[in-house]
Amino acid sequence: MDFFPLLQAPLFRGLTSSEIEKLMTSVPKKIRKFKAGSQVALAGEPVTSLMIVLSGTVSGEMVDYSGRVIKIEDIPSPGSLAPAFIFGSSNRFPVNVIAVAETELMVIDKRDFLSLLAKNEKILVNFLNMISDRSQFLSEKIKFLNFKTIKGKLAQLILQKASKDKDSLILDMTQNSLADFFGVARPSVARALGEMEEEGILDVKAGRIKILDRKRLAEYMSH
Amino acid sequence: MDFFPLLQAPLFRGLTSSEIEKLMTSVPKKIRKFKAGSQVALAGEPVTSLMIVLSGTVSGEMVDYSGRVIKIEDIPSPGSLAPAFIFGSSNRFPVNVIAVAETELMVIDKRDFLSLLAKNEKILVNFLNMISDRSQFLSEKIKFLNFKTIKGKLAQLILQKASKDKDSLILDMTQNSLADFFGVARPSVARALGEMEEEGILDVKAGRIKILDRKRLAEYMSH
DNA sequence: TAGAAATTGTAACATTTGTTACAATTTCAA
DNA sequence: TTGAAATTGTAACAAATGTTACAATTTCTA
Repeated sequence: MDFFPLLQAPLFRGLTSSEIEKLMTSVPKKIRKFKAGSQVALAGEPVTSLMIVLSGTVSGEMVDYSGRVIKIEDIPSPGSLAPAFIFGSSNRFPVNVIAVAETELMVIDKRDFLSLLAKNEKILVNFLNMISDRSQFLSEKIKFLNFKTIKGKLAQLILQKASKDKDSLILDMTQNSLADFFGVARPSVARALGEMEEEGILDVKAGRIKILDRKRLAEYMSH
Repeated sequence: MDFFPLLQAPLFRGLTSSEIEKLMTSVPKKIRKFKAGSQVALAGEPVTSLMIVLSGTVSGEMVDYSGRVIKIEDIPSPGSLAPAFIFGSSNRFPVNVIAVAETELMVIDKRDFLSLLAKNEKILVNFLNMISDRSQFLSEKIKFLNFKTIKGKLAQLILQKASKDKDSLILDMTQNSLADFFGVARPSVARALGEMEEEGILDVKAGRIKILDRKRLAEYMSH
């Protein structure tokens, strides 16, 4: 089989392709294929193995009781599905997982995976890094949800993206996906953006956002 | 030294005291003592070691943008400090850590800890379980924050607690801590409880809650 | 037990967000 | 290029929550 996608996978960082090949041929594993739109896993279903996205993309989504879908995150190749749920006391998928494109997954049983971790320290460190990063991501997410107002969430998102570049940035999300991401209604996002533009804080043009008043934008995160 | 507190520590679950003693005498470690009220770690400071609370209690606190201090959680003996931040790409304390009482910490350097993990599979699994549990806790928290209405959050909390017992339960939290937990204003909690009582769904008396209409209570989680 | 402190109940009004609906604009594909 | 589909802008009104203030009640403590 082709181990090339694994070279890019976080779990195998720092390993050469021959090392990977040697390790992987000795580990029992399966390949599973999914068509775009098909269900990969249901929330609540047991997680009994490590799954690595070899090609394609899956998406983790939550459904609240009113049927609204809240997208939690996309996992493109070569990421892993729910690595933080293989161990721990619950061992169940926290979200529904959908293939958003034609997708190939490599599946390694938990027991086999454990012996792989014990066998190779690089892989062990990589895995510890992965699930630790996961916690760190969730902590960020919570910080995010705790911003009460939509303008606060927008300010947080915009300042986070802008700090890397300059005062101009591109939000490559539609208002709809923004609304899903925040867990709010779409027209409310439009209104918030419109108002911040009126207030002279932002300049929004065709998905490109320009920060006009950084100070007042940051203030929206405080109250 | 006295290894007794470690017997109770999640990291050493399933090990006998003689196994622990044997392992620990071969691992470089330090004991650090803190007086009540003293700073154990600053938010943003690098996490370079595993720290286990042998005695006493530490508390994680966050400072928001307006300077207000928000207590995140207490870690009593025999818990660990920020185990999910030893590895991962950030490696920095997410919160300020304060000793709330006279406290003793056992400190094991990251490198030494890693060799301990590689040496003993039980400890490895325990640690994987610990940081995975952390992720799972955070996921729960997120699910919770996603309930939009206060009545929905209340319904979720009450039904979660009640399912174990009967239709009667005790919320051992004041309205104030409930409000903090939900991230809402205190009078809003009082109003929501009052309204649900008026609607004949709950009976609230001195902290003891009785569910009168389970069906309509559950409906509040849906919309 | 008496007074202080904390908790709870309640009200009026302001603010934010949701809901629904529709028009304007942009993007995409035949 | 043109029509369909998706995205965005906007408005009116409803619902939920916040804010502030104060009284009533309960719990703690000297």
